[in-house]
Amino acid sequence: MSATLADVAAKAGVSRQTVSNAINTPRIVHPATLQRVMAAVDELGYAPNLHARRLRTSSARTIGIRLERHDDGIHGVLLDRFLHAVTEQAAGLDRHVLVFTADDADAEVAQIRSLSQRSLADAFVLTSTDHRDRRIDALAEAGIPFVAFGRPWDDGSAPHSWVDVDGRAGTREATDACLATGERVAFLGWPDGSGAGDERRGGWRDAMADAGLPADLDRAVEDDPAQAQAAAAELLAAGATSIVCASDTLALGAIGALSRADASVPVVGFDDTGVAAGLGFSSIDQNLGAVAAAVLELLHGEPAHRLVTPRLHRRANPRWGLPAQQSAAADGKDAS
Amino acid sequence: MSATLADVAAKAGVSRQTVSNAINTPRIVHPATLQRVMAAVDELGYAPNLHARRLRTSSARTIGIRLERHDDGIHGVLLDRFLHAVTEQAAGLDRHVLVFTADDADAEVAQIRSLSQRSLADAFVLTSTDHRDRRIDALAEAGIPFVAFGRPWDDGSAPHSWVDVDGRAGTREATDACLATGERVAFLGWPDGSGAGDERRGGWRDAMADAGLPADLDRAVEDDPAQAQAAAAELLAAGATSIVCASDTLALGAIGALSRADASVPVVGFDDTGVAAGLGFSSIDQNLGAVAAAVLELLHGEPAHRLVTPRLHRRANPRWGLPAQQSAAADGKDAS
DNA sequence: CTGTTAGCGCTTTCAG
DNA sequence: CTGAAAGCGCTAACAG
Repeated sequence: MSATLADVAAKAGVSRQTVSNAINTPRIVHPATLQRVMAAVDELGYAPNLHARRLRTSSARTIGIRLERHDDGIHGVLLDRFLHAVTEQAAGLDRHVLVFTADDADAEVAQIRSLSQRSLADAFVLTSTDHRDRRIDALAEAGIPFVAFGRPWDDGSAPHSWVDVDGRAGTREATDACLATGERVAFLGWPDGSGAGDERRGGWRDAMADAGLPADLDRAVEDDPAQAQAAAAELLAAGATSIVCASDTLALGAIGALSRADASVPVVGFDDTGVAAGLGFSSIDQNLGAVAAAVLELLHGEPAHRLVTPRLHRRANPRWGLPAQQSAAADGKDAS
Repeated sequence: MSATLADVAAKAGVSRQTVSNAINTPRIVHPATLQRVMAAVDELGYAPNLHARRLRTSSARTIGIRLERHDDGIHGVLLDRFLHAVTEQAAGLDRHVLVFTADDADAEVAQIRSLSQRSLADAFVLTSTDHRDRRIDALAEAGIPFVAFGRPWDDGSAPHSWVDVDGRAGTREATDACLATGERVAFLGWPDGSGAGDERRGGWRDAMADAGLPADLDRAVEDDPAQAQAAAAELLAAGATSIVCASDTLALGAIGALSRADASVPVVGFDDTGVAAGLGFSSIDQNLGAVAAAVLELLHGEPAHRLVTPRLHRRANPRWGLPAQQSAAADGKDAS
């Protein structure tokens, strides 16, 4: 059906091997021959059969990634963006991405083993790592190349490559930016104990300490807009001049509190999801493109790690939560 | 490195062919032999090299899907869920899913051609189809099997398989449910001209007509919470007893209007995203699992189509947007 | 620089 | 029911 190496060789009047060289190592074939071969390739619309190549070279050049189930929204959006970035950049490195699903960590390891052994994928990316992640030891022991997106939150796991976002740097930058509009920068985060959440709170504390200010306006709730709204209301009542949040979900709640209080102070979210764009508040972009690049870089080679610096995506101000009359003014054709 | 068919054959004291049969056509192998072979397989941890198999059988059993770039959030979440469903169900059919990215429709077609020709994937799923979709004619002409998620919005495109969600049925069900709490069911949707939006509005109109009621509380805005809030405020002022929305984004805006007006009427969104779960309003679930099943079913065979009925996911009431004191009552451990 | 030979691991003939 | 032979399309080695 599709043209093969032999067809091209026949058409160009050379051996199959020369065609192979022309494609894989063009610089070792005579320019004139090369041109003739390439012309034949174009004419026949030839593209190599990758199964044959992979069988021969026993390399899949394919990255396996588990698709997580995410009924929660934001988490899913982030992983989706990350997956997109990995896939896009992998293509530039002549690599493909195969996805799979698994119900739990053990099933994921089983899938990875299977894909690896059947040589469908030869490198893997682990997402949503947690304390004492079983997957890490299992894969390290099996000698399967992988990179974790997420730092090892405990020291017990086997040495491995990982990439993570420097949440501390993110909230620090956001806090510094907020200090321009007032000293009473509040933090709205999650209860202690979640690694990422603690990091984010730490960045706010650091920035306040560096500015010689007390880090006293601090509230912790679950990642839920209703709880966040209540907590934010208290922070406003306590005189907050801005609110740095550990997630866009919390920021959404804070915006709600602003709305009810007819207040207007800057709110900064985390993750820069569609909610932040839609409501127009600033948010910290995890910089998943950079994460993806780092992951691909570490996929082959000795265990190493990278901490990616997120970026504050500044937006003017909440457009929502303002009195309806003002909002109505935006009812025109200015939606972008 | 990994065990091969020959290893298993040697271990079991049979020919390679018998091992192949034991794996692919177990019923034609003598039970005793089969058991011996399987024991060897287990012992060696053998799994067939799929490149060799695919090379030999020239079938990839792999579905290609483009990952779209989605800065908008909701759209991304939906496609992500869909991708998850397809991947999960494909695994049950012994098929894999390969993802790729493309900047536009032409690039996508080029990618598909390439993947198909290099035999990395042999069937494709098209998402986000639109009027006069170039991809459809191109793939149909190239004879590459595919199914579109999204109905052909114009009659000009080549005959092909597609699956879509019956948005009309969704809003109709939602409207019927809302009629239980009051006759003045309003609709908050998008401007005319978007196929899906028109369908959703149509379902509301149908339900109102069937109930012998006027479909007069109807507003159209862009998919933006701020605009939605303003429009919803007007609908409330006009006496709406509930608001059916064309998206969760619009519903989010409506909840904001409720909050400002201290009103409490049912709001129904569309897509059942995390926002609906988080804020606790009802929403129409597109039923992407059923869509995925239909897509896989149509992937091979004559052109055909399926219309999947969405389901109303009922939730008690907006938990957010209520006065802060009430919200604060939910500040306990009841987050799920 | 080009051609020949060999074989990656599997499955499809076709004999036994 | 089992075994032997052939070849899917490609590239690593070597010989010319």
